[in-house]
Amino acid sequence: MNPGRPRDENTRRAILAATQELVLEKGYAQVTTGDVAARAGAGKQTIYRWWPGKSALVLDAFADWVEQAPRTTRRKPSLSSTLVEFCRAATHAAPVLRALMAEAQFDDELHKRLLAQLVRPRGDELRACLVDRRPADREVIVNVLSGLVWQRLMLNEPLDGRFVRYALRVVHRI
Amino acid sequence: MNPGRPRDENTRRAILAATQELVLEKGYAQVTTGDVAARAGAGKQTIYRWWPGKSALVLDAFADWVEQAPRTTRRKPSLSSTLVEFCRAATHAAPVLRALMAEAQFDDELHKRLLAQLVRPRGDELRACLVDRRPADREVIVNVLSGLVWQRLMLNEPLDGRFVRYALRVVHRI
DNA sequence: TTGATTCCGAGACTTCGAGTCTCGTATGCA
DNA sequence: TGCATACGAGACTCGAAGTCTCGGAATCAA
Repeated sequence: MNPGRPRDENTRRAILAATQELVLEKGYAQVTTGDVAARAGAGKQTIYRWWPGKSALVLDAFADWVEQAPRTTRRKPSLSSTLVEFCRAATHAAPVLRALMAEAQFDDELHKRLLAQLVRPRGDELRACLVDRRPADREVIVNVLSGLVWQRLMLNEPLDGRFVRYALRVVHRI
Repeated sequence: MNPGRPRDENTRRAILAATQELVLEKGYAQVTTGDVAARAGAGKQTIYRWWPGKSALVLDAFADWVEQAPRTTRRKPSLSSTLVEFCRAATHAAPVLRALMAEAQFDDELHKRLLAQLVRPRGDELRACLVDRRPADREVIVNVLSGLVWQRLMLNEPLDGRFVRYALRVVHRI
């Protein structure tokens, strides 16, 4: 076993929870690592020992949150229902997603992790709904949908039922 | 006439030029207002007197630059050539566009101006290439193309000839 | 039990950039 | 000749990121 005191799992969870709470309460830009440490009853150093900075911390906090989100359990979920669930979750987390994508433009490491932990998995979910399409079409549709969604997010336009119907109509014509 | 010393037009241009140079040299995040003032031979206060902050300054500096970009002069430019020119310019300015869109996620005023000065005009250019399409289709195509382009930008993927061909193939099927 | 090692909370500290304030000076209008 | 406003310069405040240090706690190995 490694010598020394092991990492405190409760503290880790407390920090991630505090991060989630504060970001949802005040918005990404208004949260400082000092705030998080205070809310979590932890020291700032404990945060910087395990995360390279605020952006990585927030990504972890919400990647965690996305993992715990309810999943469709069906073998082959419909594109429609997946897109609805997709937009519902994205709407709820929109400010966080926008902030993370924005930060990622200045931070290569975050950019990589954002792709691997959020962008790609969601693309895979969509892809799984398109097994009856030609493989080339699948990629086109995933690209177009993902482009539409991120554009709506960054332009701060609603990802509501109207958008879902619109997006499905577009897909139907590809 | 308004009383008092008038605004110095040379200083204004020097500040915008210095901003362009520095942002292209060092990247958005590495440029400070102090740098710009020093390069322009101006005082920081002169910057803050005329611009609300760094992001607005950079947008002005490059909106200006975009205005001066070569324009297609044909009455009805082809979608293909417009998209090529579009991607060429976007590739050149990609780091700036990414940074501005990122900043806009934290700054409502910048967000509005970015839409009005960069996003919408480019959408209008595309729309002008689609006069022979049904109006509803026009909007769909503009949305899809714009979504694809911004997604490529934010995901730091190339806007090269391969992308243009891909995008045109998508449009062709709508 | 003891010592080595690593973690912990706490808080002082450094660094850096945004934005403000002030001063002496310059430029235009009436 | 005033008045109003702009200018360059630079000191200044403010806030957040990240570092450093300390006394204390948890774990392992001898």
